[in-house]
Amino acid sequence: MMQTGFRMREENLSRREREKLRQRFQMLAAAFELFSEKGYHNVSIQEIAKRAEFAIGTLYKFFQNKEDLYKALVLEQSEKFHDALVQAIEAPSDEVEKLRNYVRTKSELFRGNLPFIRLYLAENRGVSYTLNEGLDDEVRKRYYAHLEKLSAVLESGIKNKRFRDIADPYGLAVAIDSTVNAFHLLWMDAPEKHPYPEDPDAVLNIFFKGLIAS
Amino acid sequence: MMQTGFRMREENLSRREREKLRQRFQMLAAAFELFSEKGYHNVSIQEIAKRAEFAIGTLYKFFQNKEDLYKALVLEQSEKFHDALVQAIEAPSDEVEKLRNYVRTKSELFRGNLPFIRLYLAENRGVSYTLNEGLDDEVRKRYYAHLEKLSAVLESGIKNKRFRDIADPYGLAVAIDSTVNAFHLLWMDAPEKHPYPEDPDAVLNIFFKGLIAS
Amino acid sequence: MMQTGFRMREENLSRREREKLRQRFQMLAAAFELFSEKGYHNVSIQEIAKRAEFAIGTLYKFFQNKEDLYKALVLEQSEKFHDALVQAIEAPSDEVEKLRNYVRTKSELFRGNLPFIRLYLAENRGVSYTLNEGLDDEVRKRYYAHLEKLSAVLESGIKNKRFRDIADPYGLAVAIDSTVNAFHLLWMDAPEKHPYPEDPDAVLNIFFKGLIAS
Amino acid sequence: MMQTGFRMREENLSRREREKLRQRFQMLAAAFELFSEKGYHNVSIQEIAKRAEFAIGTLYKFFQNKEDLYKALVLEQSEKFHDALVQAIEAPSDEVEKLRNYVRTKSELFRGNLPFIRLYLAENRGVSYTLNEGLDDEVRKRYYAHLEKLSAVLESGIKNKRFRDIADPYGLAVAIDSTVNAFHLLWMDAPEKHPYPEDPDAVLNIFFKGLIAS
DNA sequence: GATGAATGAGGTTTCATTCAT
DNA sequence: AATGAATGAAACCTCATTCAT
Repeated sequence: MMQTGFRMREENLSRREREKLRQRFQMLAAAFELFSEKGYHNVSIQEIAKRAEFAIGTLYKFFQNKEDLYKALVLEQSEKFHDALVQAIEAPSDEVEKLRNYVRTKSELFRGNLPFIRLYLAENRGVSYTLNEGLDDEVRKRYYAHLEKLSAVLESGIKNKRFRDIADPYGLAVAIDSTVNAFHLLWMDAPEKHPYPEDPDAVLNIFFKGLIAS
Repeated sequence: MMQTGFRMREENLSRREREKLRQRFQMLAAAFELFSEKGYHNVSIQEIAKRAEFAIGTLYKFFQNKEDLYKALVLEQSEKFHDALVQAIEAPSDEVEKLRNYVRTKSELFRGNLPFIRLYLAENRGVSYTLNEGLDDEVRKRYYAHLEKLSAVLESGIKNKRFRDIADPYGLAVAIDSTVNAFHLLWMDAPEKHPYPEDPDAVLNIFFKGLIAS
Repeated sequence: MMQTGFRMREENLSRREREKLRQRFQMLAAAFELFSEKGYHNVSIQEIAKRAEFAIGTLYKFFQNKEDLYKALVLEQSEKFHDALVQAIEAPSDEVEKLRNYVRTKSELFRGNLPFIRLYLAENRGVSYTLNEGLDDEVRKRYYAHLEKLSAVLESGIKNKRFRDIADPYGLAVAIDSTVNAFHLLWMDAPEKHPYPEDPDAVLNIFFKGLIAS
Repeated sequence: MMQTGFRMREENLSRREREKLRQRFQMLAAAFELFSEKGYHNVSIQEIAKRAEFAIGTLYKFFQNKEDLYKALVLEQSEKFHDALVQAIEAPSDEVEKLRNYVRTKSELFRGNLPFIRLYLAENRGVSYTLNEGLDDEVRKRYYAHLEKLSAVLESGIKNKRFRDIADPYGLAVAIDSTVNAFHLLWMDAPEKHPYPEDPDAVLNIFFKGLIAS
């Protein structure tokens, strides 16, 4: 079974609860594999149940319907990502190091969760189509939270005179984040053409020096 | 009927061929409207045929199947975008102006084709799912072409001493392009929070001044 | 195929329309047979389609869903009954003869449509359960219409001095109608115990002479 | 919890047996509520178990299956009705009073058990469908018993010269009974149109005076 | 004895595609 | 060439019933 990256926290639970959690995990993992392979709309509940080795009805005990299952899947992964990124920003004390750590962590998340990234991009970038109704709310909230945090790092750096007095720290945060993403997507699409953006400075240097010759 | 932005080039064609082209256009336009409203998977061929005012069978004379129709649709729009962006880069002579014009044009394309952008993002960001099998090839090729062109502009600017001697012009091109996209996506998602990024300099300034205080 | 009693009026229709009507008829007849045999809830659409020798999808072209099919079926039969009963009341000029004719016609309808009677009683006497939401409205309207007509016959008879001056003609109408029904239901349930109530006077005599010895 | 009207006779039973009876009662009451609210086919065993606050398995200890539960329910109610009606007929000594009391009791039963009446009519009028296979036998037997009792009252009245010498006392019994039912059904269907048939004489008077002017 | 998690057959309905007209 | 009626596989989901604990 492929690396799915789902976490199970099993501490302090009764045997029954642990069992439930393990089942839920099996289902999410099976669904994730299939969705990753074929995309949400090309996977049937039957298939998921069979791969997870549960009866259909059991699956429906855990998730109201296919969409619910999908949302749970994305939400749990997205939470994992979120936590890692928040942690990455907050751990170091130095602003430059915070940025570097953010980029480095994002890089690791990309590399370590390729199937999920593909799945998420495949099904979710859209706004307001059936599937994303309530899902995006949560994911977007987290995205905005990252941007705010990044932005705050920049502002703090400006105040500390670590950074030049830039006009629009939020805009720069957006730029840095989207650039990291873009680098990784290029790598994903055509790894032979675009090297894996391993070194966080490879991205950050773009922003460290201004473009215009003065 | 909503503005769909499909073009018809009818020069040098027989009456019969022109008629065919017009029919094809009707079908694409109808499909586009419906896909935009509801997403690919929530639109039936029946619906498209009815909206286009053709018989289902006629539709199948023009497109092998639903997927084919969708791909044709995206491809034609993408070609329109591509042409506009290439033109935007090539028209001005000055490198800074080329960048500005690229950003400005992309902005106009976003604003003027919101339904399509949403549709495209909703259905296509994914790699290698059924729907995108052959589609992405073409779209990606065009994306890479833009990046190359942008990159060439930067290199030329460096040679002309208009720009500082940056290490990775291709990377900067990626950064600029993805940042423009990110700004527009934020605006699309939450226009009340993120103002429409009208002024091309708003984006470019981020790259015009380096971050680190020296 | 059992006698279903569905009517087709095919005059003045194009070949296509006649064909459609015949198909619809086939479907209703098949559904009717099955519903009669097993009751609404024990018949699947698959079964109906197979018995009618159509594809499921074709069936859904004619009826929105199973319930719709059922309602159409009941409504068409009920209309047939209604027309016959109205005609029965209105044809004779004499009031006593009107009553006799009503009873006689109801008797014929019962005898000639036993499967439908059973089906209708099985599925429809209830008030406001899913199935009857809009159906009862129409059927009840017709039932009330009969009662009114019967009642009017009684009033007219009173005015003509054909009948004694009874206090509550509407109540008597209800009594006569429900008694006819009850006689037939008893016969249906246990024909060996309750003879077929052929002679209209057998019912009417009950009401022709008062009970109390004066 | 709504008034369900289930009775428990607990005399002369061991503690264990009394407990069992109470459990059975709980289950029937819960099932009755739900069936009344939504109809047999729209209620699941799961729902009943939850409402009754028993495990599904426990429920299956008491009733072989869903149908069995339903039949028990109807049978017990029907028995209650039967007993009340028999008692109503037998209590008074005078024949007219017996009739009056019968009508009055039936009226009370209708009014006091509307949900059940609806449920019964909704699911049971049909003959010989799965649901009623063995059920109707019992219910019908009781119905016939009432008719016989009513009929006997009429015959006795004739012998006593309380009633005119009518030809078909059994038919009259059927007529009276079905008319009482019809009055109540009309009231149930459209109370604003048909007043509650409270006064037993309102029904009986119809039969007390003959229709034809002599 | 009581439990309720697990089952999976079977329900209704949709819709891409075909092909006779 | 154009049509659109007909198809039926396959989708999602429910729920009566079983049986290991």
